[in-house]
This record gives sequence, structure tokens and C-alpha cells, in this order.
Amino acid sequence: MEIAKTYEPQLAQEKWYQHWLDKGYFHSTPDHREPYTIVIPPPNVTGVLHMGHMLNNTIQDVLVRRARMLGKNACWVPGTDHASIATEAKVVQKLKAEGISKSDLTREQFLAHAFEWKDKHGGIILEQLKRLGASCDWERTHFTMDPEYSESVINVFIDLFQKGKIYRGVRMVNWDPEALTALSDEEVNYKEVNSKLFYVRYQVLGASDQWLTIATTRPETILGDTAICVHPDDARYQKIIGKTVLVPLINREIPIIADTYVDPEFGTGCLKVTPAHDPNDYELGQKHNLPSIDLFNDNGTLNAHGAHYQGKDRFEVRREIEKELHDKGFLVKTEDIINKVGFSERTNAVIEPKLSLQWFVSMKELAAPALENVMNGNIQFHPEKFKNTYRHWMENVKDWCISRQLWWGHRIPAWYYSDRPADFVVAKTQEEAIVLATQKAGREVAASELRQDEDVLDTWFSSWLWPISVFNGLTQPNNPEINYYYPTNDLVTAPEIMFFWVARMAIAGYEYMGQQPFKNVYYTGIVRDKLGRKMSKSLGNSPDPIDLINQYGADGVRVGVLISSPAGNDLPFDSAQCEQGRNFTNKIWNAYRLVASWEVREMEQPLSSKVAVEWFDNRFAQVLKEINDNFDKFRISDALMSTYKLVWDDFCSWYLEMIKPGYQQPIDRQTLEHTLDFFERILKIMHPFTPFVAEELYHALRERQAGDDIVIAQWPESQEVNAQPMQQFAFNEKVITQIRNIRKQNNIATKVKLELFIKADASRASDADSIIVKMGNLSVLQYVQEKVAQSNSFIVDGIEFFVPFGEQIDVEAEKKKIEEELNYTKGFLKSVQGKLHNEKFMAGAPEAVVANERNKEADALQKIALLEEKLKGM
RNA sequence: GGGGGUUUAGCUCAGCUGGUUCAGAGCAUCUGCCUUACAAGCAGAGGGUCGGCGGUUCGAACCCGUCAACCCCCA
Repeated sequence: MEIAKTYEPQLAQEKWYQHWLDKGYFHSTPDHREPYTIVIPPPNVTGVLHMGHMLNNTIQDVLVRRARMLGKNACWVPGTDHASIATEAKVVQKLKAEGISKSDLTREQFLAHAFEWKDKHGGIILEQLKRLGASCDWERTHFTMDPEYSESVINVFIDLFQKGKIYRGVRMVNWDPEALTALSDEEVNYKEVNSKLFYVRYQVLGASDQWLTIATTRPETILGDTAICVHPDDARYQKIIGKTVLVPLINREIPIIADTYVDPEFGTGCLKVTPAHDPNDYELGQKHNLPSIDLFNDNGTLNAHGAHYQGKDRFEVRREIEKELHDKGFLVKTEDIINKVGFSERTNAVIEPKLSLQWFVSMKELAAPALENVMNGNIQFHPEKFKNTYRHWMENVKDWCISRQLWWGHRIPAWYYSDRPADFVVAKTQEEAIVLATQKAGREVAASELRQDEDVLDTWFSSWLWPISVFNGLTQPNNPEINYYYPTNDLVTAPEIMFFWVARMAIAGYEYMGQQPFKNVYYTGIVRDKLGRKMSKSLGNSPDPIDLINQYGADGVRVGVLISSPAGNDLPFDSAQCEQGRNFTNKIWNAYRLVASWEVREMEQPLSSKVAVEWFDNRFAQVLKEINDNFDKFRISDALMSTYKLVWDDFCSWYLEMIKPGYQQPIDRQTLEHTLDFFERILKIMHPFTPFVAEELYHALRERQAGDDIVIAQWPESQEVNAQPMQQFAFNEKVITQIRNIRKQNNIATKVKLELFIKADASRASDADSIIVKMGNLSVLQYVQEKVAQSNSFIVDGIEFFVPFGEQIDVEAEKKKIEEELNYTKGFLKSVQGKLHNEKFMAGAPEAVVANERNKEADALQKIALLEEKLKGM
């Protein structure tokens, strides 16, 4: 049968993925086995696969597939996140394109559009993950707005409210004046922009013609000033602390206060305090009991407090007020500066810090167990360095603003029964709300009086329940699934969501399950392009993963993204890596072609094959140990590299070459059987990385019974490594390399047979010499007493080897080579002896180290003697 | 401004508790090969002041100090 010269991945991918699904290999139900659980970081429901997902999900799939082969009950739960703000923005955009404005729709109408969109475009990404080979349990696909999931979100809100952990309060939030919603800190991007620093003077009262100059980047907020603040130790301002000044233009009287918050070096050392429009000023205001004057409407225009600027946009006011301040003599000067300004991630509008009535989770107490259990190692981070960052955040955790002024999401289950902000109840249904409201109000409250809060919950308020709610652990506590699968094993995610997702899952885990949600967290890096830029849609520098799969095969791409991405490090992606991955699949494919071409015959096993088999068996055991060790430490790309080298170098370049019969020659049964066995073991360890080609060849290699598939095969057993064949091989490898070098330097073709003489006692001869004969293509291998004249010679481990010259002789070159080696060895000897003659070294170093140096000295002396003798003989 | 991290070959990274010929790997590069599994390949080779400076030590890529560059998070 003709086998294609290059591996064609597409057919195998379709065939085997379907086969795995048909057999239900990815589906898990609780049983007697040890569970191995991963929950996918749910991508946005309307998302499209990008390189970040590729990296993340390839790692998860490698872990899951290996766990499955280790005999664990592997369960990888997939799903999607409703991603409130991102999805709502997309739907708004889509409607806009159709000429529909969100403000023209009722909430119900809008949600109908949104669900229609979700049903149509949602979950594309999950289909794409199948192309990658993701072995998710698709029967368990979840969505964060599924009815039962939503129920658990609402339950948690109510529970936390009843525990006093959720409160409603006026706080400074990031306000997006375009989207008209509050944003979380994570949704704000800070960028450096060129700004002006305005120096404005305020008149001090109770002193004639005394002025204070402040510096501000936001002169339009002057109208909202409620104090001036200086540093208490600032000598310049000692005398005026406690006095008052007049706010320019409106002549409102405000106090001069003192606080160490002020940096005396910045600007003039005088700070204007506008508690309604700056987070730091807000805190100062709270501390000193200052009133807050909110100047802005929700859309960024000034309100009635803006005096004659009412109704104008904040940036327009900035320009106009500069002129007015200048004309009226309040503007001292302006300076150009660069400062950081927050922009909305979604609309790119300049964020306005704004006081507003929002819902909050009080975090301090909730966070304590989540912090403790990461620090004490119950939850392990890989790499560990992220613990520092985590601790710093958790120790300074702030209350979590969970309300969003959006429609797409879980609506806050709070019901108002009057216009007073405090007149509300929290209840699961309207019926319950009526009962509670009636109690709280002390009067009969009718359904028509109740108004549900318009806001929805922050997306992360549902994502933080993911490891629990995908098993319905909140709606059906202690059900068999949650008891079996929770806590999950490994979480694979990006460090940038450590706080808004990982930390909060840990918090929810301890609060609702009384234990950790996962045992290990593996942090991936950011995928960057060749120039080191983050891959992003706006830059257009992100390749389409599906194109890559079409080009290089899923296995090739999987290898490509893993080969240089240690945990926590960025992955500088280059499609050349996928090419390397594809070449790797092609390599093993061709190894199979070779093995499949052999005709087996009953005959004696060649000595060299016997030696090769013994060596590879041990070599495999040795590398398997390395690979297992790397997996245990979550060093996935190291595990891949070990696998890669085992396959390419040890198996293909050495083992197969050593046992390969001559052209069209048969092979003996014993060697073939061993080889098939090795091949099968190799495919097994390749399978987590390259599942498709592994399955394809597993079936090509031998007839398989139904149900014998590599995806569920047993991971190879560990075995002891026998040192002797390994040492023997290492020695032979050096000799063979030297022989190849002689060929290369003298332009001797591979086909030409050479003679090799070894100056050593014939008792050194061993079976392993047959390897040198075969791999070196020798006609003679002989032990001799004397050195051989007219030869190329080399030394391995103190033994001299001679390859007699053929026609061509280059004595000078040979001489030079020996002299170079002699010089190097002499230098080495000198450094060793330097240590040995150093009294302090002899006194301070441990015995073993000294003994080792003595060995080195002896070896070097022997080598020098040999080389010098050799030179004399030339 | 606060906190964390990184810096080793052209690129991406290993290098454990300071001690073996410890300065490594893959890719890239160079040289020679179309040797009947694979040119998506084979064989061989070159390449680094371990960011700079200083210190501790018998001994430093590794520990300490300092400077510099870059990255991330938070404000």
C-alpha cells in the first residue's frame, strides 16, 4: 500500500474527532475513579476564537488528555459567559446599523434582540474549539444566563444581602458619559495625554489682598470646590490654615484645611478639593466632612451647580473657563504637562469619576480565606511569583461595585416601594417582595407600587460562581455531581484576570462550598506578535486560528503555541512555530512510513539491534521520568520539548537508524516487535500534544479492536533506568560523532567504508561495538596495542582512536587541531590546579568537591600526555 | 506616585540548595549532502563580559547593595 510522503492532517482530524464524540470519550459521569476536573474560562458568548484562546485551551486540553490517560475520570466543562457590557455594546452597535436606537426600545424589546443575537452568533467559539481538538464534555456546556445558573446568581445576591455583605451606597465610580453606565476599574484604560496645568488664584478672606495659588488640570471643576488643602508641615502656608478663601467666579466661601495627603512639591503645594469629581478628593472630603457638589449631568454636561455654564459639555467648559479666569485675573499661568487620563474600554470616552448610588459587596472579610489559602499553598499558583501580586491586592481589597446600568445581564433583585432610596426590599420574586415590603413599610404595599431596580449585575458577579454553578452546587446543594467534581483540579487563565475572576472564585468557593474551587492555577502569558505587540483586533496583527489550523493542522498549531510559552511568560507568536509543529507531525508520520515498509522474516536478531533495543528501552524510561516530572510542575512546554527530542533525536535519528535494515532487506521479528512497542509508547506520550496524528498512527501501526483508541489508552508505566547501557551509548555516540567529523573534514562520502583502530586492550570489546560499526559505516573495528601511523586520530574518555588516511592527507591541519586541543586542555589544567594549590579552597571546600577537582586534574594530565605523544609522532 | 516582575547566544527560554567540562536547549545561521522514511530531511560546525558597577565567599549566572533598561498591576 502506498503511504503519502507527507502527513495530511485534515482528514484525520475530522475522522477522529467525530469518532471520539461518537464513543462518548469526553463525557464524564461520577464513578469510582479519581475525578480530574477543569472548568473552562468561559469565553464571551459572542466571541470569536483568537490566539489567546488557542494558548489557553491547548494547555487545558493537554492536561485533560493526560489525566484521562492516567486513568482519572477527566471532566472538562465548557461554556460561555454572557459578558454583559461587551455583548450589550455589540447588540447596540448591530441595532444602530439597522437604524434602531437602544433608547427607542423597551427593556423587553432590547432583550429580545439580544437573545436573538446570542442564539444566532453565540457559541461559534465552542465550535471552533472542536477544530482545535478540545476534549470538552460538550454535554455539560453551560451559559452564565441559563435559567438555573441565573437562579444561583440571584440566590447569592440575596444571601449576601441578608448577611449584610451587600449594601447600596453613594460612592465614587468610573462613569462612562457616553454609554451612561458605571464601569469597573478593570474596564478603564489609562493613557498618557498632553494636558495643561492651570495655576489659579483664590482670594483669602480676612486678610487684605492675600491670594493662594493652586494648580489643577481640570479648571471646570472649580465650581465644585469645597476646600483648599495644604500639607500641615508646609511652612509657606502655616498661618492661613483654618482661614477661608473665595472660589473664583462664584465667590463661594470654602475653608483651608491641612492634610498630609498633599504633596508639597507638586504644583504650588496647594490642592483644590472637589469631592464629587476626584476619588482622592472624595476621600479627603469624607475625612474632613466636606460637602460634595456634583457639577455634572450623566452625559457629561454641567448641571445647575455649573452656574452660567449649565448645559455645556465638560470639555467646552474647560476652554471657556480658562478664558474667563484669565480675563478676570484669576489665571496666574498655564504649563504643559503629560498626565494619565482614564478612557472607557468600550466607548473610549474620557471617564468621569462620579458619585452615584450603586450596589457594593463588602470584601474585606469575604476575602480573608481566599488570601490565606493561596499564601499557605492550599491553592497553588504556577508560576509562584504571582502570589506576591495576589497578596498585595487582597490585602488592600476594596469594596466591589456590582451594579451596571445595562439591560443585558442578571437584573438586581431589589424592589423599591417609594421614591426614598432606603425604601426597598431584596427578594427573589415580586410576590416575595410584596410580602417583605409590606412588612418593612408597615402598610399594605401593592404590586403596582413596586419597581424593580433597573440595573444588572457585573458579569463577574456570575462568573465567580462558575466552578460551583456548572454543577448546580448552589441550587441543589450536595448533589452527587458537585460532591464528586468539586473542588476542581486545575484552572488555566491569564494573569490579568487574577483579581476579577480567580480571586473572586476563591472567595465564592470558601463562602459557599467551604473549600477551595481549584487546587492549581496555571497562568498563561499574553500572546504577542513578532514585534512584541499584544495581539489585538484593532492592530490587525492576530492571525485567525482557524486559518492556521487549515494551514498547519491542529496538531501543528498546538505544538506551535506551546513550544515557547512557559507559564506566566508572554508567548511571542510566530507562525514559524506552527511550521515547526507541522514538521514534527510529519516526522513521526515518516517514521511510521519507514517501519511500515519493513518486511518481517524469521531470522536471528543482529547484535546491533539487540544493543539498540536495550538502549532505547532505558532511554525512554529516562525521558518519561523527565516528562512526568515536568507535567507535575506544570512545565508544559518543557514536557513538550522533552517529548519532541525523544521522538526526533532519540527515536528517529538514533534508534531507527541503528536498527534499520539495508535497502529492501527484511527485519527480524524480535526487533520489529520491540520497535512497534516503542512506537506505541511514543504515540501515547505524544497524544496530549498531538492527539490527531497520534490516534491516526496508533491505528495504522497495529490492528485494533473496537474501543482500543489512544485517547483512552493507558499512559506508559514508569520503569527503572539501567545506567550501564546509557553510559555505553553516550560513549559510542561520541565516537560516532568523531568519525562523522573525520568524514566531513576530509570530504569522505557516507557510503565509503572506513577502518577504525582502537588503542586499548581487547578486553574492552563489547557487543556495543557493533553500533559503532553500523553507524560509522566501518569495514574494520580492531583493538591494537600501538598507535597507528598515517591516521586521523581522536580521543574519547582517554582512549585513542585511529582512522587511517585514505588518499588525501592533511598533516598540517591535523597538527593544528591537536595543538588547539592541547592548549585548551593545558588551560583547563591550570585552572584546576589553581584551585588545588589554593590553601583557602582546600580548607573551605567540602571533601567531595576537592576529590572531584583531583579527578579533573588526573584526567587532564592523562589527556595532555596523549596529545603530546601524538604530536611527536606526526 | 505605590507595588510586583524581568534582564543568560541573532530569537524564545532552561539553569534546583552557590561547587561535575556549567555556561545549556529549541529555533535561526553557516558548511557539506537529493545517503531509497522524511529537503517539512540528514550530518557537522560557529555563536554568549550571564544588563552595568561594587560587595560577600576558597568559589557567584545564582546571595547582598547600587545603577540602568523593559514589562505588568494598582492609583
